[in-house]
Amino acid sequence: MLEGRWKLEILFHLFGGQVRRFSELERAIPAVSQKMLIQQLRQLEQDGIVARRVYPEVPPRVEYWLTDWGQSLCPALDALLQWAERREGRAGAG
Amino acid sequence: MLEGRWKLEILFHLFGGQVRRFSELERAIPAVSQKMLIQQLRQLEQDGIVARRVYPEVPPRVEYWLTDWGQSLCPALDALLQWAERREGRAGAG
DNA sequence: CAGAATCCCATTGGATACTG
DNA sequence: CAGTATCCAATGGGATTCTG
Repeated sequence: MLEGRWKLEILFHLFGGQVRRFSELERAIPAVSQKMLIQQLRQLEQDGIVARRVYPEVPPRVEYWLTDWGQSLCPALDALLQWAERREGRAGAG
Repeated sequence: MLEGRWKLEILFHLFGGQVRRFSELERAIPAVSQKMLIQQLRQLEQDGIVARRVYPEVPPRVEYWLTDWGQSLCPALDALLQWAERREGRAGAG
């Protein structure tokens, strides 16, 4: 469910209740293509992890944020992050 | 680093200091093919997460277990697992 | 038993162009 | 701005065969 090259990175930008527009996420993750950003957002939305709201404006404006359930992922991913960071001290050891 | 369809499942079978032979892992994860099991084990080994020992016997015998660093992943993955389990109570809600 | 080697298909993901 | 559509390359992964 969390597989996909960009999902974790997207989630990190939404933790803490942050609300982000599509273009903000695009800038925040320069390496991702439009297609992939959309695709991964759609999947996260379908899995009930992120929420999406479209404003009927011109120019269009769409916002993304984490659902409560999505927010509840934070501690687990944070633990993963800390584990990954502890790798720095032993990079190349493997 | 943990991507790959079988890595997490492999890790779960090695947590707690369990030592497993190749064939034991194969039986423990019936859906995995030989090729993938080898490949994912090799990657985990290269990343310093699992260790491998070959016994110079006939028939051959190879054992796998988690390195200390690999073991340190347990709390983080456990947190993820608990998050995933809490999904059961809301299946289909998304 | 524990792999290596090969073939093949499905999915992922990137680049580009187009749209309301 | 926030997508959609299309084409293309790379990767992931399964089935099968072979080996010491």
